[in-house]
Amino acid sequence: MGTAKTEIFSAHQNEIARFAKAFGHPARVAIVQHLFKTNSCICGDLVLEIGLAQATISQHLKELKSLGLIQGTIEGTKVCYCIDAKHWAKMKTIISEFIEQDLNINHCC
Amino acid sequence: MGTAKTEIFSAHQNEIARFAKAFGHPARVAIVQHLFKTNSCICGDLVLEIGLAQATISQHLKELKSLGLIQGTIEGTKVCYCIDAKHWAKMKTIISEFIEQDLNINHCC
DNA sequence: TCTTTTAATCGTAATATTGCAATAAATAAA
DNA sequence: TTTATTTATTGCAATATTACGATTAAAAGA
Repeated sequence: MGTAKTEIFSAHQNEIARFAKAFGHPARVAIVQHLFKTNSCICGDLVLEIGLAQATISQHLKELKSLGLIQGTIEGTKVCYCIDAKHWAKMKTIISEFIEQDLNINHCC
Repeated sequence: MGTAKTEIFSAHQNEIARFAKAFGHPARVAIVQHLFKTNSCICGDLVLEIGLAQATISQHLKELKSLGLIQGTIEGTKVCYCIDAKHWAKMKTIISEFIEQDLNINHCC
C-alpha cells in the first residue's frame, strides 16, 4: 500500500494523473510560472525567487524535467532551465481535453 | 517536513496546485471520466467500474467532493454523485489559464 | 593549482497518500 | 422488528512526498 495501483488504469488515465501530479505542488507551479515569465532561467534565480532550499528546488526541477516539461542546459557552472515547448504542448493537449469535457444536458442531482 | 510549505506561495499558486493534485491519481481521473460519461452515478458503480475497494473509492470521492468538483445526493441507501458544474467551470478557468500560457519568442536554450 | 561558484545527489526526518479490512450508520425491504 | 443493502468512517500498514543539511561534482576564475 501507499503505492497507487496504476496497473488497473489505462495508459491515458495514468498519463493525465502524472502530468496533473507535476503541478500538484505550489513550488512546481511557481517554477513553471517563473520560467514562462523570463523564458529562461538559471536555477539559482529560483532559489531566491522561491523561498526553498537549493536541494529542494533541484528536486522539484528534476521532477518537471523527468516529465519533459522543462529542459536544462549547462552553461558553465550554471544550468539554464526553460520550458520544453514540444512536451508542454503535448501535456496541454492531454490535460485540456480532460478538463474541458462537456456535461450532458440532463442532470440527475 | 513532508509538509508542503504552502505559506510561502500565493493563494493562486496554491489553488492551482490543489486542483492539479486532485487529478494526480488515476482513480480520481477515472471517477471524473465516468461521471462525465454517465452524467450521474452511484458509488457502487464506481467500485465495479474501477477495481479498488469500496473504502478506497469512498476516500477518493471525498477528496473530489472537498474541492467541490463533484457533488453527492443521498438517494435511499445509495448516493448519487455527479460533476458540480459551477465548481468544475471555476477549476477549468484556473487550470486552463495556467497551462495555456504562451512562450515568448526568444529562447535561450 | 587552489579557490569559488553553482547545481546535483545522498541521507535522513517528518508528514502525506494510498489501500483495505473491519465496523458503523442509515435507509429499504421483508 | 429483523435483515439486507449501500456508503462513510476508523484504524492501520506500506509507500511516497517534501524538505533540508551535508557532501559531491564540475567548471570558472584567481
